Amino acid sequence: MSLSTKYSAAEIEDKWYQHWMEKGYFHAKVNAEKEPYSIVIPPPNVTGVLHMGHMLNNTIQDILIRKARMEGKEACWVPGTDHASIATEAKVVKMLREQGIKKSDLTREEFLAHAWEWKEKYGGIILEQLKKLGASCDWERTAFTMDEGYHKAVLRVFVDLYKKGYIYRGLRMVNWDVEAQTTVSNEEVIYADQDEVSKLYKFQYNIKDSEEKVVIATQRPETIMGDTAIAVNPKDDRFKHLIGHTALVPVINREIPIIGDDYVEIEFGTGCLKVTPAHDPNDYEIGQRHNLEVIDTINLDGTMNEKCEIPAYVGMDRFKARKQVIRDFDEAGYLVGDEEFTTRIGRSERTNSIIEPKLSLQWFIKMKEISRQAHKAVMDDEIELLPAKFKNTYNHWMENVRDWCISRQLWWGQQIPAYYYGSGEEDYVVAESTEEALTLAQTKSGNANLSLEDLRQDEDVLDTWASSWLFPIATFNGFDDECFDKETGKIIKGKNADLDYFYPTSTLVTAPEILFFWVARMIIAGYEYMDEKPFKHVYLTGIVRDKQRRKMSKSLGNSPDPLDLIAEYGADGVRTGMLFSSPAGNDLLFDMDLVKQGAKFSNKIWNAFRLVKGWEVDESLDGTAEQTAIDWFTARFNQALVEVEDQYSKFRISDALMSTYKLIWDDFCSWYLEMVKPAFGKPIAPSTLEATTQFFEEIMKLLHPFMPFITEEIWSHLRDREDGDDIIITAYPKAKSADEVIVNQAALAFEVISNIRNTRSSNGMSPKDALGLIIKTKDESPFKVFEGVITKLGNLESLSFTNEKVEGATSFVIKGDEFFIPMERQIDPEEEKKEINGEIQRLQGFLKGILGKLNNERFVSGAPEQVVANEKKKQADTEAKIKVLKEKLSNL
RNA sequence: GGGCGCUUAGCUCAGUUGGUUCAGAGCACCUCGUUUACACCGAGGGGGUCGGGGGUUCGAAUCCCUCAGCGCCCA
Repeated sequence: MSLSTKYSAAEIEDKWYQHWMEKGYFHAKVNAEKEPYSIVIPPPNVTGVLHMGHMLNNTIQDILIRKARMEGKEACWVPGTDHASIATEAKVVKMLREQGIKKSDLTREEFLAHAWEWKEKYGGIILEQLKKLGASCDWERTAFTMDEGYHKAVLRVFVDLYKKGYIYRGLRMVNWDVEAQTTVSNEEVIYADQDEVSKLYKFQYNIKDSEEKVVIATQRPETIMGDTAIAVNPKDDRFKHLIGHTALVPVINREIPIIGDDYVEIEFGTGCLKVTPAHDPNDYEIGQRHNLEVIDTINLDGTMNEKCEIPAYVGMDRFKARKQVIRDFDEAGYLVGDEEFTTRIGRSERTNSIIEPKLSLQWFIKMKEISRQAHKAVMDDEIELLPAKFKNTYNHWMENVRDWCISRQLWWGQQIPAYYYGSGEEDYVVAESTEEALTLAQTKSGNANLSLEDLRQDEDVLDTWASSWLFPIATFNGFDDECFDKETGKIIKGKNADLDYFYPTSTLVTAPEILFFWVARMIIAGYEYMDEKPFKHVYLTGIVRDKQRRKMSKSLGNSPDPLDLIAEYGADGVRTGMLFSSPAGNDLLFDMDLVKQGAKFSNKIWNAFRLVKGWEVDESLDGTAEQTAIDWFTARFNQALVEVEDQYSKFRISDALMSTYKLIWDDFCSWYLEMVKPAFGKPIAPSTLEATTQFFEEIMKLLHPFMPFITEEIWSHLRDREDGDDIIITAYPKAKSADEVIVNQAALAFEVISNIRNTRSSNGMSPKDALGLIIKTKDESPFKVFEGVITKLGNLESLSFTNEKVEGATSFVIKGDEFFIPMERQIDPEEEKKEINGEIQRLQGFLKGILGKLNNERFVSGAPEQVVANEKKKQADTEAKIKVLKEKLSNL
């Protein structure tokens, strides 16, 4: 077999993914013999494409799943996509517009047909991309939040919560996008980076039965006709006497009360606030407190309506009306001035039109009671957030939880299963099907003649999160008829084997920005329907940013295409590159150099493999010389395994990778392979080759979760394998206790070797120049054990021991031992003296610090024994070394 | 405005309850090297007093106060 010196990922990765799929390794099913380990994917938007955030997220999930699988657990990773109503609808609208079709020209059915067509065409691309990354999802379980079963689950939950009294309709100030004719969530309202300059206009209002006037400041004069009060701060001496009086709205002369409210800032504007509950969230709050009337003067399309009482404005756009009001009211003598001020203006992310705050009737879920258990579970660490700092954030949010507005004025999504049969506000029923709705409506209305034609389903769809919050349950079909008890509104145990086995899932890996939108709500749903948490650990990843700390985004164009990266550096390279720098909860500053480092690592491993593969065996060799190396690496491997295991247990995935990386690169390649490597053209002992092959297998297992492809490739070449002997399903190594003695001896030997190399390098000698080493020590044993290793890696021609100082040699000191290297070339004694003196000085300073502690009575009596003992040990070591150095000095 | 968090080598970050030579890692950097596994490499090396100030303590990167700067979430 001829092997290239360069590892080529591209050829290998597709082959293995294909193989794993054919073997069905990713599929998980109920298996009483095995412990379940399950993860549900944070479902990406169905129309999305893979971005760097997904790469990080899914790499981590894949690592956890692959490790669990190797540990003999039944590892189930459920993939899926989210219908993402807002984002998807926006995309479809845009696509249609490009084809010259306006959404407003389509019926709901026509629009949805287009949307589904789009979904069929582009949906799921992202899942195909995940395969390139190596994601070992159970594709047979792929879910979509608008699958038939899932859809039914969402409606069922809506109906159930309604029956339980958690769902109600209420007025709410929403962000209204007049162009798209829809409410938009707060997240979709964007503000310019810098405050914008706007104008504050001052108008005077007459006061009934008084000569006094009150001057207010507003940036929205067009809403004046919707005023229902004037508010002043009760502490404001200038105006508090006005409280209780009646003011007159300019021009239309409607009477409104003057009220006192703490909300009013004395310093801002004129200190008097016009209150327009229909058009400002804060005013709405004030209105609630004072039972004010709500007069809505603006239509859904942003034009003025007849409630403004001035016919000339009706039908006029709100911004045109603003100018007109300013002009007209000025002429009428009400405008008394204006001033500039800076403000933040919210615009719709989708249409860029200025958001209109608007009161509207929406569907809500009452959160206080239903979230109680979910709150407690995290506070009690029944569910652990990682990193733990998010526990505080979670607590704060849950303590102040607000009702959840779940209706959205969109078409793409789960249409709300509420059916209206009359014009009264209460003339509706909630049901899973139209048939049921009809029966209910007939009963509620007392009209047995109602027919399906009389029912009108609510136009709105549900917030996307009102689907995805069921993900850990619904993907296992938990809301199916067989297991959902409509009477109690609970899922019955023992009716759904998958659910019973895989729920609760093990770990959730997601981004902190959806901690509340998604994670908290899944926990709520979990306790509400399963009486059980949905997952044990929540691993919150950071945001992927570029080197300038900017969030990677399409619009900035600063995100590399993940598929290009994979094509160039291999999925293994990209996976490790991302992970080299991503502690949980911290943002990841993506750096191409790290991906290159990952690809280099692949190459390093590949070449180590080439080396081992190239060795010729000589059956007559017994391999005694390599036994020390084998013993040492065995110990070192077990040590590293314990370390990695500990890191996994703390979800310190980056650290686990780094430990593995160093074990392979430094310990295995740089030390172990160099120790056992036969001289060029020489054969190796069969036992040594076998040990080395086993080590190679073990480190490949350790690495497999991180770099699945190259490890599988090398695994397949290390030995002749039976069909099905694949690393992906091989048992993960179990840590055994490590021989610490040999590890410490090795550390000492390595230090000696480093010093020998250093001596050579600082004397301008070539590594090829063989040297002699004479050791003056009280304890020869470690050097005896590692004699062969030191000789080989230090390139020594001789190694011996002495009790005397050696003349005509350069030397170095480790602990209390001195090492002599006879040198023919003359050493400059002055230079040497200077160096030794410097070293002695440094050590004496160090010693002084130690003695300072030890001579301090309060330290000796106050500090723990262990600490004092350590200080004493440090003292002894340092004194020994100083002594040796001083002798050395006097011999010069 | 409310809440949470951050500031340790050029960069990205570790540093668990204050005390194992604790000031670390990876990358980057510098010097040397075409030693047949790998130049996507090897050997060696330099670099920070832990944002500033004050305090608690025998002892602080680690606890407290304060100042400065930065970030995130919610309104």
